[in-house]
Amino acid sequence: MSYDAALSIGSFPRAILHIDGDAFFASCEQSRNPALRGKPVVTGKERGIASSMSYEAKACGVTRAMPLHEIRKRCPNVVILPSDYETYSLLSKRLYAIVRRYTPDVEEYGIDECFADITGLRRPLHMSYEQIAERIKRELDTELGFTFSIGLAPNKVVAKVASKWKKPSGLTVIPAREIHTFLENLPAEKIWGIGRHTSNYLEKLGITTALQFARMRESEVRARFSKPFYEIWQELNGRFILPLTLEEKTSQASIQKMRTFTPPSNDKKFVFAQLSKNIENACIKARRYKLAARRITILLRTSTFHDTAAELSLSHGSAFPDEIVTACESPFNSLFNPRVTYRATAVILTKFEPVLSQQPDLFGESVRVERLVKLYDAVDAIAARYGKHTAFLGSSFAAHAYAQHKGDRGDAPERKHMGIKGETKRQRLNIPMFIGDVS
DNA sequence: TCTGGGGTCCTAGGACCC
DNA sequence: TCTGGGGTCCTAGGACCC
Repeated sequence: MSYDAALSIGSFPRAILHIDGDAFFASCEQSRNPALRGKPVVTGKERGIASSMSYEAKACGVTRAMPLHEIRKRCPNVVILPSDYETYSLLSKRLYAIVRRYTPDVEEYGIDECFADITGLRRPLHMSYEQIAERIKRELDTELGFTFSIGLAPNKVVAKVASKWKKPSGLTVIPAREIHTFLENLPAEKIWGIGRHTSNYLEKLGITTALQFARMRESEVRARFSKPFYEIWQELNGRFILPLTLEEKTSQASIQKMRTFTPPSNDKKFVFAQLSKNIENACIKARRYKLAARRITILLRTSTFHDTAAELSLSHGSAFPDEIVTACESPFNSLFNPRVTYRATAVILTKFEPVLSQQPDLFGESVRVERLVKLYDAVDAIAARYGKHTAFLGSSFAAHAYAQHKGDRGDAPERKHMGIKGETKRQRLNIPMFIGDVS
């Protein structure tokens, strides 16, 4: 969209809400298990660091990404739980549904937050925008069993500022005329969309607060910054520029799987096994969405956090780890440097096509692909019954062994719902499946 | 913040064509 | 061999988000 078109959208005032769950994951756990209410609760056990902390835990000084041993030291009565994304997603859906009682114009921005456009609802509801926001908040708080913070403003960027203004359980209204008051002491990097890099650049220009940024001359902003920052600047000055994305996301542009291992390693077989396992995981997800990737990116991260990557294209879309692992062997070999130690590998699948449109060009190809389809239908069925990675590629063996040794429960939530728990059963069921030449 | 994992969007610049 | 101008498509990489 051109700038001019965007400006014309901003010609009438809007009432935009940003609704944000307070300590969402920890709150979900407290809501589900009332015995946890009032207690310090931390999620992220499976990662070894905090991903969400209840306000009671924050009061002990627990911060995001804090290691668990540190947390226990600061907060001896803390309850540490593994993340359960299924439950959080369900509560997330209920959040959206409650907001949709008022307007269909809801953007599901994240698992714990959304935007809503309530413009024009004052008359039909006989309430002010603030009263509507209050009512939504009350319904969320009571029906979900924990609190939300809401911002009401003329656009998304300012609504974000507003919802963060008072937490937890805040309701902050920022009318267009008062925006600058709220920006005065707000560091520029606190603005949604302004990250570390841009705030450093702003600092060089002598700009540290959001208000200083908002007061820059328009011509200077357009000359110095790219489009996203110009849009933010416009919204900080009260215009409505960024539309809500209402469409449900049905497909995705990429699937990425990354895993860190400690200590870093320069064992080529081991590192390749890590990559191979990531490829298996990425393919599982791709098959679940009925997608086949034509482009594969592999990435090695060194112990000094230096990333090297290689890309390859496939002649047809694939979601089969056999094919992809084989195709990745040679790029991996050229990427891998035995004098360097690595701490993580990743694979990124892109250029998706729907599985159905796969049209292998050769007859022999199609027979081979058909076998793979059947094989992975069986693998997915086994996974559905006994748990993910019950069967896996021989090339991934070292990585699976490592994960068991480390007690990596990265996939635990899914397994839990399948009635399989613990390591012993899993070990018993772990049948390495060596798939070499299937044709 | 001594650094986990999964995404999206934007832009510059090269390849290629007329 | 050098000279014009303009368009589209694609990719690499940066920046940011939760």
